[in-house]
Amino acid sequence: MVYHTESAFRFQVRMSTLEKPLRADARRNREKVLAAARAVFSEQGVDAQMDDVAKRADVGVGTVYRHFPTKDALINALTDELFAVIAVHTRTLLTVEDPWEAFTRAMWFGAGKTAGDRAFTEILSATRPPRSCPGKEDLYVTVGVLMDRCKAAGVMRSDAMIDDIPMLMCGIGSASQMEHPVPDAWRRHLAVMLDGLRAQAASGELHR
Amino acid sequence: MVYHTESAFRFQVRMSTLEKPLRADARRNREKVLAAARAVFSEQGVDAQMDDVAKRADVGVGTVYRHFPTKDALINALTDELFAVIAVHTRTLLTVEDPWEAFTRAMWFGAGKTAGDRAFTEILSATRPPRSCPGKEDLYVTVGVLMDRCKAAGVMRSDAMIDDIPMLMCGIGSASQMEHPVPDAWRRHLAVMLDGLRAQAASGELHR
Amino acid sequence: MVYHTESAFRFQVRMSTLEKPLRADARRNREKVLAAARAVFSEQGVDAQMDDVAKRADVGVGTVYRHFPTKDALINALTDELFAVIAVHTRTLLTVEDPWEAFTRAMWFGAGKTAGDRAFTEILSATRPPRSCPGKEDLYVTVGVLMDRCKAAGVMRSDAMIDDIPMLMCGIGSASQMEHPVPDAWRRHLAVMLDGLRAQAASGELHR
Amino acid sequence: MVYHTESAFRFQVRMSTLEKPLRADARRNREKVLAAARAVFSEQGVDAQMDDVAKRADVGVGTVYRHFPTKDALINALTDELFAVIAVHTRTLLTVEDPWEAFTRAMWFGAGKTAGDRAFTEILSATRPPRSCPGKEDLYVTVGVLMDRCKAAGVMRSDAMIDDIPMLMCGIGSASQMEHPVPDAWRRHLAVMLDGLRAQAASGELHR
DNA sequence: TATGAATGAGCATTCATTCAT
DNA sequence: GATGAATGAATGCTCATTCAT
Repeated sequence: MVYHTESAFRFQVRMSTLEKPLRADARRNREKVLAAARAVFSEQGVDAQMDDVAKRADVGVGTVYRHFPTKDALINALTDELFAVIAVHTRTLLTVEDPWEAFTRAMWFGAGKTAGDRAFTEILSATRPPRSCPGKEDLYVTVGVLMDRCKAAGVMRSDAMIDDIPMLMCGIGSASQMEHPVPDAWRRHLAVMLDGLRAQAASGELHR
Repeated sequence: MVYHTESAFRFQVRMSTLEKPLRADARRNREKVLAAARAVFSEQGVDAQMDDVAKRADVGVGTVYRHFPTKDALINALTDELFAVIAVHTRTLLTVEDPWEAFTRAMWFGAGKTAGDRAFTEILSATRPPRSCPGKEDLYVTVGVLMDRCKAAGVMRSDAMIDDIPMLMCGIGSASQMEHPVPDAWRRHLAVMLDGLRAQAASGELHR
Repeated sequence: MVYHTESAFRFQVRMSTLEKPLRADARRNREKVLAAARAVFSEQGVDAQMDDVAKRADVGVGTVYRHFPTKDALINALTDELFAVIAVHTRTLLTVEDPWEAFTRAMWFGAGKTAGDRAFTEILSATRPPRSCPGKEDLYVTVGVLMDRCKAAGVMRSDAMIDDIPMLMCGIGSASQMEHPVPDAWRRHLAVMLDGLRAQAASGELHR
Repeated sequence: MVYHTESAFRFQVRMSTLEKPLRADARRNREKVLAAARAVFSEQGVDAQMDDVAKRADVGVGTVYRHFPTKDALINALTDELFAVIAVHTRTLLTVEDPWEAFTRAMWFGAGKTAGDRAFTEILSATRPPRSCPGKEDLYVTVGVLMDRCKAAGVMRSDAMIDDIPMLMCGIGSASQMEHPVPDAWRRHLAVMLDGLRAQAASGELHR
């Protein structure tokens, strides 16, 4: 079973990217580049330099460009990947019984990935025209379901919208860059927000 | 008397800035530059160009640099000024009887100033080393008082910290850049947060 | 009269470019840049580097870019200018009585300007999409007239076309780059071609 | 016989290049590369990329470099080969009785090979230092003979020089890149030039 | 003093060539 | 031998800052 599943997964990956499998060394380098880019861009934001990515990956710039034709393409790859990771995890939460627990676990996971990632946060806040990607689409659908369940169970304020979620996440991402006496203070931020989303917290209708 | 008042004012200015009084046209130019910079940086963020500021102010770049020796100095001036404006307004709220109303009015005012100001938001999120300024210091003190009153009255969760406030503000600023079907969606963001800060909303202790 | 004409000319120039007159130093630099670019591109062709142009002009690259927003714009300016110079001179030849003399003098002037200008020659040979410019349009019209007169007088082969002229010029330009024991060998090239264009030289119809 | 001929050919090749005979597949690859290079460089000029050559040849770049150590070496090989082809054909024209016919047939053949070959034309025009090669040497000798015969027969202007011929060819090559309403307009160009080279066309002495 | 032209370090990207697989 | 991934110097262009007019 494991074999079959793995095989199916790799088949999907191959199919979905329509690329021939990379040589072993090339794949290794691609991963090195992605890892370096993840580190560099999440630390320094989208203004980080390609040369720094290359240096961090311990490859020449040319190698970075072989795998990602432009800086934008590289950043998009990182973004799409992060959305995919979050989407996949979130989807597993559909099996959690308690709606509020499922929702909050989704938020904690997403916020954990967002906090501290400057580039991702900058991209979220839409300085650049918003891009779609499979992970993002999927994530929105899943989060929509989780929210609907919460509302149906009467544990989430009914005027909360799906669009509020990325907005709150973006806020957490940015805020996580700030100095704060408590380490990982974004946890406080998220906790306050989740409490504010509970049905019983609502002190009035949200602005429309 | 007018003379006396003016004199006092100018004395203050002199003292606080340690600069000799500017010629009338120079002061006018300084204001033009500041207004232009406010517009340009709040729209385009800190990456906006000095040339654009000059163009918007309808002066040469040289004039911008005469009043503000570096781009950073100009941005700092804008930031300090905005902190001062918020601080002054917040201070007036000390006279509001109801602690929660005073606090929330402070937040609405601050968020209104922050939302839509890309540069201010970017600076809040501490891309650059945090700077102190009189307005900021004052604001923190005042907000601290407002929060203490709320906690004393039992209307604010007791584990909220003063440092949480700029963090939450920063989040609102960033999030306000995002696309959202509801215009001025930052109002929703703030409302959720304020609800989450109420004493009765607390579902547990905030992370320390 | 001279004064009036000059004035009219400068008015036209101002009007046609819709630019405010440059500061004296800026105009000087613009000329320095153009002269340097002329030298560099005519020697090294369109692949010459902007840095070399700047160095030759003894200015920073930024100055080059202030006057010409892209390398292409600079090359186009040089090209347009050269076409204009040739067009203006050619137009004066309309007053020459003898049609063949008028035509050949036009060709000698054009070839003289083309020979040795690598960039102009490269551009003529249409590596890049052909561009129109006032001088070029005007030149084609004038040369058309000169050719028609020659044909009417029976001194030029009647199957010669206006389009043959830039082609022949392009050939002379390229060939002028070659080594040849005779200096300025392009004069030989042109002489042969002009002889070949005479009516009595035609040994048959040109390919269509 | 076939065998013998082949053997002789390979012997010659061996001797002239001082290389050991290539394995069959290696020779096949060498031909594929040459053919691809011919196509790519004649279409795009010497600025074409080695990767494009490899792609066209359906081999890796490494293979291109195995057969030709540098881009220059590859281009030189193409050039030498083309000179050889033209030289061989031209030599056959020594048997043509009529001197003018022999000469013009040589020119039509050479021009046909040159026109449309961007790289060859660019090389002719001596952007790069001129190189000698057996074909070129041989060609010059043969063309010299053809010209002398023409002059002796009084059908070619006596001031024409051997060096004029590559110059004229280069011109035709460059001009053949231009847009022209008549397809293959280089034929017009060559016809004019040949007419201009006839003895009776000469209107004066060529520049020395 | 105001102006805006000049400066040049900095950055994304390309491509001939090398070399590990 | 073949492959194509890796390299990194080179190049067009930007923009904060300076300085001549």
